[in-house]
Amino acid sequence: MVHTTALAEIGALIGDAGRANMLAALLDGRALTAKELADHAGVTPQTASGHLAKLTAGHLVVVEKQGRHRFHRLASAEVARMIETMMQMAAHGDAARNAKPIRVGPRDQALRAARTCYDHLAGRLGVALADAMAQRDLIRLDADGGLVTPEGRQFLSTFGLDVDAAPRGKRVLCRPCLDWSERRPHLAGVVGAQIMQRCFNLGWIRRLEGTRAVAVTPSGQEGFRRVFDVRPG
Amino acid sequence: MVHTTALAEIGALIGDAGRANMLAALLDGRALTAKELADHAGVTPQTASGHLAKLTAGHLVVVEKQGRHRFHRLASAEVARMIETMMQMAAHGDAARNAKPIRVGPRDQALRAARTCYDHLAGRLGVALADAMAQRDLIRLDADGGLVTPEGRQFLSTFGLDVDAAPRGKRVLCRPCLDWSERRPHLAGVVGAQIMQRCFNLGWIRRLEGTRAVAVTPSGQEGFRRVFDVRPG
DNA sequence: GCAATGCTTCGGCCGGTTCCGAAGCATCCC
DNA sequence: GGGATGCTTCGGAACCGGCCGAAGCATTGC
Repeated sequence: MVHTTALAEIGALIGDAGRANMLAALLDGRALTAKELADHAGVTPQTASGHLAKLTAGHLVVVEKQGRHRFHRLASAEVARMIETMMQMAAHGDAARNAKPIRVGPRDQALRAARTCYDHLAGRLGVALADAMAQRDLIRLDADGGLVTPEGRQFLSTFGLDVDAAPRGKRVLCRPCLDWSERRPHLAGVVGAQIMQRCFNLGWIRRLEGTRAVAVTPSGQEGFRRVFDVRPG
Repeated sequence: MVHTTALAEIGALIGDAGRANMLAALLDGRALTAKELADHAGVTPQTASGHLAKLTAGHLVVVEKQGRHRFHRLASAEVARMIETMMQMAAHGDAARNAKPIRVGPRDQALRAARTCYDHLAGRLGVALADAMAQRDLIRLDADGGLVTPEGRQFLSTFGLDVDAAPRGKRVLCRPCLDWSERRPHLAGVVGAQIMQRCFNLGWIRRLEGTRAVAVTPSGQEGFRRVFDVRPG
């Protein structure tokens, strides 16, 4: 039974607090340096170096040298999805474990409002967008499958996106991604990625330094309301 | 940051060879006793007891007492999916790690041919069924989303299944589940579960003692060919 | 060349986890 | 009741894995 030991290896890789923090930090798709990841994990660079070597050997992370820096990123979207899946499990487990509401800090508040999830939008904003689009039958999302309706293609086209023209590779066009803070699905897949990119380009949202949280700009407030009938915040 | 530590906890839970073996053994949805799981993990009962206590505390496993036995099963289909996802990662990692083909034993051969995956069929048989149904446009599967076409409902109806009448709860009707041996999707969700159940009822397949592998009976050979145009084996 | 920066490797310490033998409950069977 | 059987708890031994200080390599900048 060669496979089961492999399962334990993957688990052990993620089952360390330091490495888990690093992976979570990489979840938005950016590439970070070893030092940055060391800070995220709360360990010294030499410890982080060891962790990153293991993550790389386990093919969860890939490195890219650039001068004297080494940028680390998740090896694939599949890895990101696996980690998101595990975080959902963790959230469910928490919910069952302690019935009392989870204490949240101000930093969590921003994350809960709107954040990136690898390459698409999550948090209340992401869920609201998915809800609004489903409401108008632009997309249909089931617990873990999704599609874009003809009306949806039309809509996205006027929004400036051509879902069929985009390079897809092996990626799925449209799929739900369960939100660990909202516990409801938001929009992922090629469409989810395109929408987020477009929102950045339009200046509707911008990244908050040092976190995966994003802020909605004034023009975003107006745009989300006008185009998606969504009132962020 | 309460969530990231939770991620590490889940990982650590799976990151022990003994516990990983237990979880893999439970992957077909059956409930097993502590002793059986101890054998699977290759440890003594008292060690297994400790592991199972942790898995239960982590809400990956639930127990059910029945006389002097305690039956353990995966806590939910979500847990099963998470573990399958991780095994896929492990398989991909393996593939990249050593280019040489993986050595397989005779036991693996049976598993690769046809096996249960929690509550649906996997292995070459599962993939072949999914392929055949997609070919005739009875279902449509994308990398991680799926649906049953009207023709599919008709087809399943003549096969003795009413997908809409079945109790669904929050489960998705139809979704792909990437096969770790074939590296191609097979059919999961309510439809996948119904089809497997029907095949058992028709006597087309039967469980092989002590494994998740299933054997195709002679009538199954005939049935799969006639109904699905699939030639197992 | 020299110093500074980013990262890795080495070595030893330390804490947590796993493991099993022995003993203790609980349940079933006769 | 008495004796299996199934499982858990307790205790201590062994082991692994993370962690950091010190030192070493690579790259950049002056």
